[in-house]
Amino acid sequence: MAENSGNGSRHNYDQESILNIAVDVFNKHGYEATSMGMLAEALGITKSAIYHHVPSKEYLLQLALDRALNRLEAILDDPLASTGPAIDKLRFVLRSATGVLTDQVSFITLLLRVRGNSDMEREALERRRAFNRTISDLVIQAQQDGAIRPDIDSRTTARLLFGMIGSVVDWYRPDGPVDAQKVADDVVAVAFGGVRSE
Amino acid sequence: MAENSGNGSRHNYDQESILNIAVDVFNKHGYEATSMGMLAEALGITKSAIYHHVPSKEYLLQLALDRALNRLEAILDDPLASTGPAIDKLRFVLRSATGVLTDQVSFITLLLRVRGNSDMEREALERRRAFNRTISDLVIQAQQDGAIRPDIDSRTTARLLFGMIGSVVDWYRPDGPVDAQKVADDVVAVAFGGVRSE
DNA sequence: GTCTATATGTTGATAGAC
DNA sequence: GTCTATCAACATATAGAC
Repeated sequence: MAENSGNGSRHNYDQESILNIAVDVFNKHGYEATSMGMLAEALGITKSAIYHHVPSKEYLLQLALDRALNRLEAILDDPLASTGPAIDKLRFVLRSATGVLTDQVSFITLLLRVRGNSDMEREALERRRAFNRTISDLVIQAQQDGAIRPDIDSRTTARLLFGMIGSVVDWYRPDGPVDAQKVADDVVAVAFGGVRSE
Repeated sequence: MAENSGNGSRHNYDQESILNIAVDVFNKHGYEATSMGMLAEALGITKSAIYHHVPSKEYLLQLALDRALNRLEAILDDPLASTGPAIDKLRFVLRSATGVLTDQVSFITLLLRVRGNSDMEREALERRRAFNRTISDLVIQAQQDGAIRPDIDSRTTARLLFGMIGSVVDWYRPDGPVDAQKVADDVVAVAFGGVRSE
């Protein structure tokens, strides 16, 4: 009742709802290839109306990248990320990262595609690198403990793990046939044990 | 002597040399975010001069995607891609794909980032999907043979494999510290056996 | 909160001189 | 083969009415 003021307007956007649709449109065509006109069309309002809610196109990207990075960084705050053997911490972080990814596909997708075309994008890239560095360190530790295969350079191992997890955004959909829990199980299983049967 | 005609011009571009530099610039900023002005700057000539060699920006993308796809599709022409047990064919194709990737990083990188923003891009995506489908079929076969773990859906397995291999473009550099052969070895080793020590 | 109209810059591409 | 000059289209963003 408080909303819509009794008139016939079909839209009632706020920053949050615009952000969510914007991120989807950005992902569909790529951020740079998405014009404010295309975004307006997806929202069913005009370009000008968007600027009532957000100051700029880049601000939408900023909000999205912040959210994605905050979620990933929160994983490292969990005690399980810094308790016990490195291999267990690594398993926890990989599983959690996959969970964040399936829970926030759109936001993480956008983050993973950032190229560093502005200061803001470069800052996001730096935060992402810092997160990756933490995981790389766990791989190094786990390898020193003898839990990770010694025949492959730890940076290569870490990068292959990032790559496999990150690639999930290319096919996982919340409403798809594969359950998010199962995805996390599968990623950890393949990462640790490979695809061959025992 | 035949070239440069005795004048002081420092450039002698043809379509091939322009393409190679263009692909690098496209990858650095993203295709859409790269303007012909930026490309001209990287080449050290003006925008107009580029159009003497190529008819359009999109034509450069077309050339690049064609080359990437031709190289990948050529893998499937090798007898080893269709001889013997599915698991052996799969190993061969994964290793070869990694080889093509390291041999043609720039071109494959561009291919993997295409979003389908034009008819041309959508055709490239379709060829890429056809290639992936062939590999997925090998995974299905190998799983039926009992060589691939039965607890994970074969499509998921295939996708995780694509993801891991494709992610190599994000860090492999021809002049980097890791040898291309070693990369292919590592990818196959991790894909088949995982990152844990035996 | 959304609209129409518009300001201002940048884009991909062309014309024509040298 | 490269240049200067220029175009039409489209970009992001703003002003002000309702």
